[in-house]
Amino acid sequence: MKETISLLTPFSIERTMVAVRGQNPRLVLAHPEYPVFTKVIPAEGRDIPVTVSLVETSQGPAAEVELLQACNSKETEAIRVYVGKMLSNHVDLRPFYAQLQDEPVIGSILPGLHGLKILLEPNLFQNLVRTIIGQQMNLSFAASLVSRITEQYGTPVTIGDHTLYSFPKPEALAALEPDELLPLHFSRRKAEYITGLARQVADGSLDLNAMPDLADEEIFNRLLPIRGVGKWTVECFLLFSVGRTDFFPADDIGLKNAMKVLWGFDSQPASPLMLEISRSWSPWRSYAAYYLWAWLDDWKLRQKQEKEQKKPVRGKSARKASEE
DNA sequence: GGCCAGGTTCGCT
DNA sequence: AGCGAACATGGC
Repeated sequence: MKETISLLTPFSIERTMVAVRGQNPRLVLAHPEYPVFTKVIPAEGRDIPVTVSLVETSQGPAAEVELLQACNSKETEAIRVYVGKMLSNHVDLRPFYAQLQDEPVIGSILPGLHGLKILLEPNLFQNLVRTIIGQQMNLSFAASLVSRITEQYGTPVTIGDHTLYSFPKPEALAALEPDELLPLHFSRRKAEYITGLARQVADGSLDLNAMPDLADEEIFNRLLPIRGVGKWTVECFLLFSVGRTDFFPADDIGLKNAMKVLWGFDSQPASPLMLEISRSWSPWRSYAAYYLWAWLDDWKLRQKQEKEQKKPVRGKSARKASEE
């Protein structure tokens, strides 16, 4: 059973996926021509496995969602909503471009990133756990921890000859002693953070579903007291799960670097200055930040390529190249 | 082999 | 309030 969701343009599949691959180096796409990813989506209390393919159709870009289990109409609708949110299909980039294109500095980077959208993780609990796992870890190690905890404690869903797993429910992780995560190569501290968070969600003392209706400041007030949740983690939550479009994480190191290079500052700009500069980008400050991050990644790549071109080929890399 | 990674907490001035 | 160490593992 296939559902098609047409994507609000501008939407660049290529640009959006390049940015996502940067965040998740282990993301393996099942199809070489266009992005396909498999997900188990919670819908109406059931975990439903789907594949999502991003394709260009004659009607424009679209997400083709293949339901790998039979679904009733309510479940199907819940999946459409989830995937739509995942792809930020409720966000129209045109007013963002219209407002920022004439800005002196940031306006110049918009054309090269045209159609870049933020991919969201609509499952709030999953986002928090993943972000906690990702703290101060190299990205590929973090990804392997996520897959271990998913395969161990997620709900298995069998499709033909292979098994997919939903992300573990708060209840499943709440039932664990932190020690039980040590064999999966979690640090004891991180294991405590995750089981502690899961317990608060499972026993109802932390209502994540209420978060999107609260003001940013109130979300900070509720999440920061949780052990293992600091400022950075809440910022990731707001930007990449709740989907706030007007939040500027002015203390982020990547943004500081991007603004240093783009604005030509001698050193990293201080956060108050960054907030001052970003003020006129409201209500699009999240997208402004995301575009600055993406621009910096591109810039770093260009720098690296230039360096390699200048360098004469010799030594280890020459040997490697000739072996191939 | 050592250093450090998109962070957070804890203990010490 | 502000600073530094510890946390576990893998990649360079």
